[in-house]
Amino acid sequence: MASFISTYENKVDRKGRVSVPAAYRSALGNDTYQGVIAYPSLTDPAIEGFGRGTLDQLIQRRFDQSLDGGDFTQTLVGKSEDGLVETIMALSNELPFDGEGRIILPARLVEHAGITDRATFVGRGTRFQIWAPDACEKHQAAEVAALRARLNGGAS
Amino acid sequence: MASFISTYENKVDRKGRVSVPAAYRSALGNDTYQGVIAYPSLTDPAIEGFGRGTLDQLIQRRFDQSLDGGDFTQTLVGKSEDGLVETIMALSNELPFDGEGRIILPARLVEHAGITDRATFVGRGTRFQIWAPDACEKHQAAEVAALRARLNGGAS
DNA sequence: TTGACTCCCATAATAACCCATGATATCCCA
DNA sequence: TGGGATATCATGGGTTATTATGGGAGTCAA
Repeated sequence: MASFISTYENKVDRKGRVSVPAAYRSALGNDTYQGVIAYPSLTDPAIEGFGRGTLDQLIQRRFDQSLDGGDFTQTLVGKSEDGLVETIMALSNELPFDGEGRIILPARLVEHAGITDRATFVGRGTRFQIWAPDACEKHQAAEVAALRARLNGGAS
Repeated sequence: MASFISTYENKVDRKGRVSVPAAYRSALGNDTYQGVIAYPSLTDPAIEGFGRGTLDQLIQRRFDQSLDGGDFTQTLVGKSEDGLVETIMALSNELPFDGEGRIILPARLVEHAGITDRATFVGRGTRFQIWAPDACEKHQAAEVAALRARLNGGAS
């Protein structure tokens, strides 16, 4: 199972290319296809990304229908919804690596995330996100503050 | 399961490397991956650390959704919370050992803990912490004093 | 041609790898 | 039980490999 952790901020050059962090690339190493799958997050101003292998699992699970797809839905947006998988398929892009491990972010995704000349890769375990750096920092700070408050106030 | 005990103070060299105590390394010996996972503590000015195996279990558990992740949340912060895992993923770093069992502490973690040229490793059972030596001493003294007060005032 | 994209090469910074050293701690054998 | 021989450990530094990044040349289609 590919696992994405840590946070990296990389530059988007004038051709629209961004280096995918080496750690993420090696996490994808098992997949035959060299590249990533990306679609606009339904809950955040960010791009969601994962490996081809995960997508295949998702499609297969959906096709089977014999098992409840709840855990995969969970993997994608953290919520369980109907019709979600089809929508994701429609919104998804296949982004191949160039020789140096870079991808080109499609205009639609860039706009959705508000990315200009820098992009922040955020590991989420089984998948990762790509944010505009300033938006990412704010969001992460809020997340941490919420957790900290709960940890301090919760159980005492 | 790896178990970390005792306290060690090691030097941070000019390249930012620190030796992970040999006792901790052998505690991690079971894991195929030679290195540690680290993230900034949400409650202390310190770095939290544990083995790759623990992280994989965490990711797998979350992906499965089959069991309540309470005990793993417990592993990470000592309390149970939701939404915690994804945030931890973003904050975590994979720190591989060099040939001599050292790791490089990322700037973000060093700053959070206020570490300069020395680092104190503190065993916490299933995980460990890395502190700036002076901050660690104060914190530990306070911890001991609080416990002592509670034990004296409470039962006797 | 023009524009968008792929492939290839260059480079500076960084991290990984390799070997060396002094200080402890451990072992072994009389 | 002593005490020298031997491992292990923390630490330092030099060399090589990898990474992120930049740009040019070739390709394909409109």
